[in-house]
Amino acid sequence: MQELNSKIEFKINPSVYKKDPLSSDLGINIVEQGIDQIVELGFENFTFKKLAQRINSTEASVYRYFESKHHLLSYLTQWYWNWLEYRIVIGTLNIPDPKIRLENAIKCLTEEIKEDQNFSRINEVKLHQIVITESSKVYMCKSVDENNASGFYQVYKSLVQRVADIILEISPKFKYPHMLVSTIIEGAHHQRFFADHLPRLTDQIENEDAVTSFYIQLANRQLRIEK
Amino acid sequence: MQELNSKIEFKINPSVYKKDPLSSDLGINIVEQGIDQIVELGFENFTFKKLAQRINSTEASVYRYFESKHHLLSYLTQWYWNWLEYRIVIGTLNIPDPKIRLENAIKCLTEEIKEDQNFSRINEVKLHQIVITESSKVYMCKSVDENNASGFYQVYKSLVQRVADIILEISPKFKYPHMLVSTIIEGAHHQRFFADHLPRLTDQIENEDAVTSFYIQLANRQLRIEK
DNA sequence: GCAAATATAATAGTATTACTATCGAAATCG
DNA sequence: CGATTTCGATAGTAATACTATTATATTTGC
Repeated sequence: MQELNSKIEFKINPSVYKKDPLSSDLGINIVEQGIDQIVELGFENFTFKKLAQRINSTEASVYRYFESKHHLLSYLTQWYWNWLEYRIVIGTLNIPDPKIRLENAIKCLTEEIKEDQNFSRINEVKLHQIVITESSKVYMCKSVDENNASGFYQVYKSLVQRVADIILEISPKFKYPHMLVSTIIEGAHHQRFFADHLPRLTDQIENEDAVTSFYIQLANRQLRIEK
Repeated sequence: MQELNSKIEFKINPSVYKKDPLSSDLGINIVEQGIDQIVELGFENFTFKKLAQRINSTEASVYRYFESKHHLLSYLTQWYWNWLEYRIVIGTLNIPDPKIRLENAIKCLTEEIKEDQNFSRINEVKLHQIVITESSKVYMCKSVDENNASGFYQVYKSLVQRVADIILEISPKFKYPHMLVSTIIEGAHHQRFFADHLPRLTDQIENEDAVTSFYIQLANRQLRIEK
């Protein structure tokens, strides 16, 4: 398994980067330390100058890999979506019952990330934190349409489509499969954020991962799956 | 009605502004033209300098009203939440059946805003656009906790609580009333945005307001209300 | 109706951000 | 071993996000 994992490299849309960060130590450093620093400072306060200082390099060198911090954030978000889709594929393989496949997929979409999956050099726990707080800034911006044309959101779309397909397998007549999936994905991010910062906007239940169980119940009741 | 409306002024938490913008023509201009310009440029590209130029004033004068553009956005968002709550109160008055009250509330939370309600000098259609695209930036930021302590999100919380109370009236044992409400509010924003920019992440249906009908159905099925 | 208080325009200035350009040394690749 | 790529170093620009000061209007209080 270790071996299998180490061979995996996600295809990130080349238009997010100027130079493939996985092609050099510096690039890997930019991504790795970038994640750490975005978590520490928040995306608004994060700059390439600060990152360059942290990795003992120069601003100009960082700019050789990414056009802007927005592009770096897009890169990270795409990595995350790829990773999610990969986990969903793995988690639904060889399971004949689509209801169980859906439940597993929703778990992937909503569950808290556990420490150190040793999957790659990317720290998935921190990346998940970034995605929760910052990922909507990747599309809620003036450049959406342009970025969309460049393919920035392809992985996200394919992820949504994949889960929507499971829903349609269960309920072919369900009218809103994509809405349901994107509501769950974005909703889970919001609920995790609210739990940490604005608890009155969510519900926390002891000894339960309320976010995951809420969205599983939500999907089941939408599709009238009784438990 | 005209008369009644013109008397209404929402209480905005004073810590969002340095000087009450409703206390002067300049302040009103800042808010009104600010809305227009944020819609035109997007929040990231919007600056106080540009706003000052548009209203033939100076950057320094704008700063006398708001500490930063983030504060202006918070002000606008609070205004929107107040307005939403007001509409929900009106829309649920004197209706004994909580199921109908909930449906009306969800309509307020999710429906597209119609042209020119003539409610105030604020352009609600444009404000709604801003809220859809930018409002999450008001809390998805490093200063959440500080802003929360200052009361920036009180109206949002009371709005969520108000609708959650209707839910609990219908289903007192329902475990996730706040999650359901905030999922609907945030979800509706996302779905409207996706419909405009990333349609594969949502579902659009001819001659139907898919967003509203999806979330009404969602709530009903969550609470096992049959139609 | 005038003094006092307040509001604003005008100007100036700072630190930081978000980049771009150039150059030479070092590493690597063929 | 020579060519190319990579990177660090330095420099510079335009814009952003503010703060401070002063002089002139305007309002208000008496």
